[in-house]
Amino acid sequence: MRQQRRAQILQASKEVFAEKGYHNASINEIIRRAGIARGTFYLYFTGKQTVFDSILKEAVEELRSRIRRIDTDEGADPPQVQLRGSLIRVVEYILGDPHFARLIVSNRLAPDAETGERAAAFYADVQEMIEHSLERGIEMGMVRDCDTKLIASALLGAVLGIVQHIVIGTENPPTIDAIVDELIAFVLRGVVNF
Amino acid sequence: MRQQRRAQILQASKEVFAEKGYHNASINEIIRRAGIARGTFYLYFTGKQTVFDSILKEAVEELRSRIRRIDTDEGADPPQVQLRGSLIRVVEYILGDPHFARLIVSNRLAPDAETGERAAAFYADVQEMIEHSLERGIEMGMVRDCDTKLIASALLGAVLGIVQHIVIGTENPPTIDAIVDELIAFVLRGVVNF
Amino acid sequence: MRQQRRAQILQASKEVFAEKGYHNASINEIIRRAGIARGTFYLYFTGKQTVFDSILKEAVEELRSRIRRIDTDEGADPPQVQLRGSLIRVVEYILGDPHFARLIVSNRLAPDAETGERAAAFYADVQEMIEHSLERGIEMGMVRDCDTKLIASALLGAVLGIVQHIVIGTENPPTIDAIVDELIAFVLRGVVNF
Amino acid sequence: MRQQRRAQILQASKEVFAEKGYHNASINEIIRRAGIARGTFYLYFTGKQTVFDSILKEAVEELRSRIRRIDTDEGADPPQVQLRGSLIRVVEYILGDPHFARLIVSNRLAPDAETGERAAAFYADVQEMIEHSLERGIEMGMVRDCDTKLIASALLGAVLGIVQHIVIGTENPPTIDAIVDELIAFVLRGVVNF
DNA sequence: AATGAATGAGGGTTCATTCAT
DNA sequence: CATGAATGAACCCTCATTCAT
Repeated sequence: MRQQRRAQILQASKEVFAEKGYHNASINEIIRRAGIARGTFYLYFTGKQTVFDSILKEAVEELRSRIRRIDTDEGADPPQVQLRGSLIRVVEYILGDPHFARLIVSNRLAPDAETGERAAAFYADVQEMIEHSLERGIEMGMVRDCDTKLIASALLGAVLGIVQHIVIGTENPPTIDAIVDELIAFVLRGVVNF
Repeated sequence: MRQQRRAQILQASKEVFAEKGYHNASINEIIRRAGIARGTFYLYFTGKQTVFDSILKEAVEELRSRIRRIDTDEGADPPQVQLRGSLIRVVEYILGDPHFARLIVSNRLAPDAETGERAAAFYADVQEMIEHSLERGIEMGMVRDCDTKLIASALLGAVLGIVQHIVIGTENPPTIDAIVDELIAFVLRGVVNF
Repeated sequence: MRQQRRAQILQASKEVFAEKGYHNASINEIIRRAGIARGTFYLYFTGKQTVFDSILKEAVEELRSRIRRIDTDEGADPPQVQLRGSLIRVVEYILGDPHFARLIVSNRLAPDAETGERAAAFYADVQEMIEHSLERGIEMGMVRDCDTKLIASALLGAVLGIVQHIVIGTENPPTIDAIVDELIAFVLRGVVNF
Repeated sequence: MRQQRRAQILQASKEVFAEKGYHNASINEIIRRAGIARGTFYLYFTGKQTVFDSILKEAVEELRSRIRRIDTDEGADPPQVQLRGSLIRVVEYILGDPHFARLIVSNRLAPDAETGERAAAFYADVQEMIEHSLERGIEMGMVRDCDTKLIASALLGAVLGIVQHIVIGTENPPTIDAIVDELIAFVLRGVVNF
C-alpha cells in the first residue's frame, strides 16, 4: 500500500517535472495528476525538493545497475559488444521512460541552490561513471590518452544532446539500435572520414 | 542614449540570469544591479521573458559572425586550420563572457512555455549551424556519412558539456587552446586508440 | 485502564503545551510523546482544545484543595500562619510541576476564541478565590479596605510574575520558602520602608 | 506618504494582534482591515514577526519617555508625587490605547521562538526599568531591602494583572486616577490593615 | 523618459481532524 | 479499543507587472 502510493506520487511528479521543469512544476499540478489531496503529498515526501531528489536517486541506481564492467576474461564477449550492451540498456531505460528522458535534459544544472543539490549530484554521479570507464579504457589500451574529465563532460553532453533531440520529437525517430550505433560510432571514431 | 540604457539593462540581466538561472532571476535584482527604477525596466522590455530573448538573440548573431564558411579556394588555409579558427573564436566568445557561458548552460531548454520559446530557438539555431557544417563536410568528403541531425545534437551537447565543465569551476582550468584541441580531437577522432 | 490512558495523554499534552505554548503544540508531538496512534487521541479527547481544558480544570481543583479557609476558632493557628500554609502549598504545587508552571504563564489569556474559553475560566476561578480571601480579610479587619476586584487582579498578576521569573530560569533560584516570604512581605506590606 | 501607510498598517496590526493574539492573527485579517493588498504589507514589513516587533519597539520607547527619573533637588516635588506622575503617564498611555493594552496582556511570553524574541525583550526592558527604580528607591532609603529581581517581576505582574482586569471589560471601570491610587497603595503598602 | 507604490495571483507548506479498517 | 492514511482549509510569503504621478 505504502509503496504503491509513493510510486504513484513519484510517477505524477516525474511527469510534471518533465513537462514543466523543476521551477514551473507546482505541487498543485502534481497532486491533481496523482489524484490525491494536498496533505497526502507531504505524508510521503517532505517537499518539492525531496520528490525531485528521489526521482534522480532512483534513476542513478537504475542506471548504475544497467552498466556492466567490461569483462576481460577469455570466453567473454569482445569489449565492443559488451560496451554496446551497456549502452543499449542505458538508452533503453532513458528513452523507455519519456518522462524521465525529458526530465533529465530539462533540468540540467540550474545553478540555484534548490535544484542544484541533487541534480548536480546526479550528473556528477553519471559523469564519474563515464570517467571511470574512460580510465579503464585507457588502462586497457582501448582508449587514447586524453583529459578524462573534459572528455567525460563532452561525452555526457553528447548523450544528453541526443536524448534531447529524440525527446523534442523529431519526425522519423530512429530506433534505439540506430541511435546506439550512431552514438558508438561518434564516440569511438568521431565524425572524420578515413 | 536609448541604446545605452538598453545595453545597461541587458548587461545587468545577463549577470543575474547567469548567477541565478532564469526562474530565480528577479526583476528586483536586475533593476538593482542596473541602478534603475522598476518602471524604467518596462519601458525598454515588455517583461522578463523579453530580456531573456534579447540576450539569446544577440548571442546567436555574435556566434554566427564568428563561424566562417570553410573556404575551398586554393591558397586558402587547409580546412582543419579553418575549422580550428572558427572553433577558437566560438569558444573564446563563450568562455570570454563568463556570464553568458553560465547562462547558456544553466538555462538549457526548460521546456515550460516561458523560457522554452526563445531558448529552444537559440539552440535550434546553433544546431542548424552545426548541421550545415556537417553536411558541407560530407559533401567535401571530409566527414563520414551519418545522421547529421543526430550527430549535430551530440556535437552541440558535447560542446555544452565542456562549457559546463569549465564554468562549474574545475581546479586547473585548461587553456582555450587546450580545450579546443581536445574538442577537435574528440569530435574528429572520438576516443578510440588506433 | 481507560483512566490510565487518559492520564498518559494528559501528561504528554501538559509537557508539550508547556514547552511549545498552546498554538505551537501539535497533536503530532503529543501522540508521539504519549506513544499512541493519531486516532487514539481522539477517542479520549474531542480535540486539542479539550485536552487543554482538562489540564486547567484539574489544576483548578487541585489548587482549590490546597487553599484552606482561614479558621478563626480559638486554638487555631494565627491567621498569618494559616495564610502562609496555603501559599506554600500553592507555590509548591505550581513550581513542583515545572510543566504546569510553564504552562500557566505561557498561555495566559490568549483572547482568541480557542484558548480563551477555558483559560479565561481558569484565571477567573483563581481570581475569585483570591477575591473571596480578600473580602474575608476585610471582614476580619486584617485587610485594609480596597477595590477587591482590582487588587485581586494585581495579586494574581504578581504571583504569575514571580512564577514566570522562576520558570524562565534565573541563576540562583530562591527556595520556595524564600519565595513565599518575599511574596507575603510584598503582598502585605508593599515595598515601602517604614 | 510612506510614514502614513506604515502607521496605517501598524494600527491595523495592533488591532488584530490585540483581538486574536499573535498566533491567531493572520496577515489576511491585517491587510483586510488596513484596506491594502497582500503585497503592500510586505513592502513595509518583512513579515508578521516584524510588525509585531515594531509595535513593541515603539511602545518601549514611548513608555521610557513617560517615566521620569525621580528628582531629589530641593524645590522639586516630593518623590511620591513624582512617582505618581510617572505612573499616571504610563497607565494613561496603556489604557489610552485599548488595542495596545490588550496586546501586551495577551501576548505575554509565549515560549516559542517566534513571539519570544521581541516580546521577551519588551518585558525584559520594562522589568529592567522597574528594577532600576527599585534599586534607586533602596539607595534613597524609600524602599525596603528586597530581592529586587523577584519583586520587579511581581510588580510588573501586578500591573499587567490590573491592565488585564480593565481590558477584559469590567462593569463600572475605575478612572485612571482611581486605578493609579489603588496601584500605588498596593505597591507601597500591600494589603494589610494597620 | 522616469519613477516606485501598489497589486494579487500563485507558490509551498502545516496540521487539526476524520474514518475505514 | 486502536490504528494511521487521508484530507483540505488556512497559513505566510514572493514577485512579475501596472499605472498614477
